[in-house]
Amino acid sequence: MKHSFYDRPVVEVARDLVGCVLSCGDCAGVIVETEAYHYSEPASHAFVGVTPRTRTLFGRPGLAYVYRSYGIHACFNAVCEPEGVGAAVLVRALQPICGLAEMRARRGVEDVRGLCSGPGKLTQALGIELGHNGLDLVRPGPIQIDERPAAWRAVSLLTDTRIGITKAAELPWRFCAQGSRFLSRPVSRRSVAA
DNA sequence: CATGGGATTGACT
DNA sequence: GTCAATCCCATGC
Repeated sequence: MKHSFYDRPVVEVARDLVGCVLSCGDCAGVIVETEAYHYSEPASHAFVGVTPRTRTLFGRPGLAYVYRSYGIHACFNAVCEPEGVGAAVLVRALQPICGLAEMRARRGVEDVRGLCSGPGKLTQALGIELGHNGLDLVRPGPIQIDERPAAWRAVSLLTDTRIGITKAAELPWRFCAQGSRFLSRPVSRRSVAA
């Protein structure tokens, strides 16, 4: 994906990333669920400004922001908007397409639907770790995001409220591929076409 | 320097 | 449905 793809409003990028392919090494999956985070709202890590933790979030669009969640899991984001803004898209779920055996080995799970159906699960399945924080997704490297395969070009999206947050919980900044069986959680009845 | 709280998951009732 | 695991780091004294 090009630099300019990420240098746009984060909600637009979150929507457009659904259907794209996230790969790390020999493993890959179609992104079926994303969430947008922006410095202006308190659910975003960038809300507190530039700190050692959030430095990457304020970097160039197209950087990977990887952070540790609950002391246990790694979560993967793509930095968006112009450098210095502080915004990113959290990738929450994938439909696995390549490297299934490696994913199963890393996850210790057989069911395909259990491999990448959550932000902590997909990083474990793909081997994404904290050391990948700050990697440039736009340049050649272990982690890539590629445009939608033909079958996903016209994917229908649903928008919903974000999961697992207590602040700014009302914003409809979660985006899901309609009908996907690989989501981290089903969409709520309140979800609407995006 | 001490404290508290997660953008989660999996095991258990 | 409930709950513990586990650790980084932002905050406040």
